[in-house]
Amino acid sequence: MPIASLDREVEQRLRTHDVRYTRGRRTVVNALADAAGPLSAAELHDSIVSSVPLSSLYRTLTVLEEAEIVVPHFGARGVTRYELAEWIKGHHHHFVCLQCGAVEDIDVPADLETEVGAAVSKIADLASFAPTSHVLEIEGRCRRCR
Amino acid sequence: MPIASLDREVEQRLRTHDVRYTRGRRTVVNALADAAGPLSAAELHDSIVSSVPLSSLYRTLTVLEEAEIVVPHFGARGVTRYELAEWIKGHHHHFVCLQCGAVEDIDVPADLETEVGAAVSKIADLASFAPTSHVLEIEGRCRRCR
DNA sequence: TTCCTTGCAAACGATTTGCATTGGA
DNA sequence: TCCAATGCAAATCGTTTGCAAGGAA
Repeated sequence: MPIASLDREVEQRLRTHDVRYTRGRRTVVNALADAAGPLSAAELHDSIVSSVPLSSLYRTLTVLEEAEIVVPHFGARGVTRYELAEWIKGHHHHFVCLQCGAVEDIDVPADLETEVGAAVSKIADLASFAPTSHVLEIEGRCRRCR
Repeated sequence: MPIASLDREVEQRLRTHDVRYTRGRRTVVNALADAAGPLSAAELHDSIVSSVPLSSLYRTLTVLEEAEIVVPHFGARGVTRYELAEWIKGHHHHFVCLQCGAVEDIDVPADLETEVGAAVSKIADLASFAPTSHVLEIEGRCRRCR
């Protein structure tokens, strides 16, 4: 999604939550739109939006999560990372580096995703769960750690 | 795996790491063997091995992880849970309650697991990763939260 | 003006660590 | 005996919150 229309959609969605789409929030949303994978507050702070103090970053991420603009990711020890919600960036999966903990997005072609989805529903049926979503993480070593 | 042979295997494995299989460590391993899903240090402390102080529990879990007897699970906000490694309890997946964060094991029949594995390899190929494993989490509401 | 938002510092919860003591081979 | 293991308290790390100041409608 181009930044312009992303910003428009996000602003609209935030308005229904009675929150403003301020400069700091824009910066975070745009940083996440550019990212190759979920980012933690510290990662956002260190490399991207260091002008915004950590505490504000956390508050921003909380607001964005409540408005369902971002979703949290807990796949690595001790840190919560955030990425844009699926309605913005589409359904995808993650590659997690077992060595350094980095997380990278993987876009899965529709036919493969159908396979995954079919397996998930069958599994959920067997366990009598009503699944609302699924998370598939592929673990290994990232390029840098190899 | 029956507790007796589990204990024997764990003891043996710990010996190769030059660590003892003490009472406290036995208690944790047996608690995890009985659990319906991964448990955090706090959960172990509160409901199962409250005689063991938290700091020792953390140390025990670290030792067991280094010996690859337990593996960590990061699927819920802010807590690390542990479960017995796959060579002990077999490959399985998790159901994660989006409401309360509880995590429950799901055993997947071999044919379904084959489907999942096949999809994972295809996805990893496309992204040119060498996967060492995969994690599939099915999200929804648990029985208690429904 | 009226709230929402921000920055800073203090508070918090999960986890780790230093140090003296205990315990097992 | 000797070194690993434990318990307690203090320290650390990621995250949250109180409060006063700043900013947009």
